[in-house]
Amino acid sequence: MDNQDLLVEYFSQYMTLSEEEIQLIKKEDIIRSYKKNDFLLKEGQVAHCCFLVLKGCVKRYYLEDGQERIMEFYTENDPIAPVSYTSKEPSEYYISCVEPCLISSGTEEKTQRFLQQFPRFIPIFVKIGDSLSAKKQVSLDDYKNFSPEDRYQKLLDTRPDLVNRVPQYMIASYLGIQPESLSRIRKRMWSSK
Amino acid sequence: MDNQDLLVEYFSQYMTLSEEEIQLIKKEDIIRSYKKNDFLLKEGQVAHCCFLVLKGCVKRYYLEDGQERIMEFYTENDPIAPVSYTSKEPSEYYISCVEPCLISSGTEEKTQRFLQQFPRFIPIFVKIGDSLSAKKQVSLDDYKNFSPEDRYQKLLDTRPDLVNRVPQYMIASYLGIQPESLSRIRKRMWSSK
DNA sequence: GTCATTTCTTAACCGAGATCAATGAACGGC
DNA sequence: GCCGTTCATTGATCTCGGTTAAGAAATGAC
Repeated sequence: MDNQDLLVEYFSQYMTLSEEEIQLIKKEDIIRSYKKNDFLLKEGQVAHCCFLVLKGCVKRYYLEDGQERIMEFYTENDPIAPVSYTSKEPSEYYISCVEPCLISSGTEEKTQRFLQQFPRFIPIFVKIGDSLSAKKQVSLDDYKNFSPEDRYQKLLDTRPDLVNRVPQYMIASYLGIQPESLSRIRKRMWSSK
Repeated sequence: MDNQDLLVEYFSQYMTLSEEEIQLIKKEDIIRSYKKNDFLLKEGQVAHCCFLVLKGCVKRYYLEDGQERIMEFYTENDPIAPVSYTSKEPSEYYISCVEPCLISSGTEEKTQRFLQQFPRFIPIFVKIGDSLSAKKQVSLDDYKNFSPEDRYQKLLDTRPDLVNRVPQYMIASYLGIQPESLSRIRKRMWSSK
């Protein structure tokens, strides 16, 4: 399977594509492959792209006196619209690859041009926008009301894949605790099972 | 000073009003007075009003097995646009008065009518919208990175008025801790000063 | 004023996460 | 395969907030 097929697959989730459209998407050729630890965006930069993770895993984080504070993970078929992309302000956070990735990126102009040419795709892009706002990010209320152990259990329930592909210390950062604590939590949960 | 003057004062922050406009606002008569503990909105209701606190203090909270979890306080000149107002979904939280209040409320239709008649006020309403989105609400990042003590100190710095007019146990709820803990924190901060 | 209710403080105890330090396991480069 | 680095676990100790319970202080009704 060719990289471009992943993008075709992504669109096929939302609509049935004609052979012509498939060829069209393949021709667009807007997929790049990234190595582990490559950056999509750095602090201080203004994002000029939106992204779609086709394969791999990406983290969004910022630095607090040298320490990574992970805010979100993105995996297969997750769209990424950096705040900096809409605000045009320098980004406050980094976005980088946790694994080798295949990622499709789109500038505003390119997307506009594409949609004008092929309006049949507009509803999809609207849907993507919707799924972005109905994001899976932990809310402040959740964070206030649940203990780190609860939050880890929730993560196991809702995104079991993450725990198996992402280093534990990153999961800990995402949960807002120290790696040692996560290790103990896991031990505790295991022995009380 | 008459209640209606408060609304005139509010608009005067943003623009200079003609005598005619002042009379106009006074005539609108959309200010209600509320007693302590009166509700502006209850869980399950659909909000049909936006609010503007002219005097007093209002809290937004939800119940977690009978316990109040305060999410936000609104005081003089704070606009309140309940999520339920825009989404037209039943509200997930309560809004009620911590003190006796004077509050101006507006329905969508009334506001539209008013703005059509007096387009000079449109920029103000846009500004209010802006100030709503650039809200002072605690973010998840802040919550993750700061201890309850830090958060209390921050509150003292940014909204010293609140601490002096709102019962301590509500401040504690807002900070996400128990009243006893806040009491200890205050003691600790005092003795290390 | 008195009395009841609400609010705040204090104390004792507990448990969970932070921190520091050491060891073990897994991974990547060569 | 070997070696070094990265990552995960474990133990000891500490801090802080939660919990329970009691009492003090402030507030409000009458």
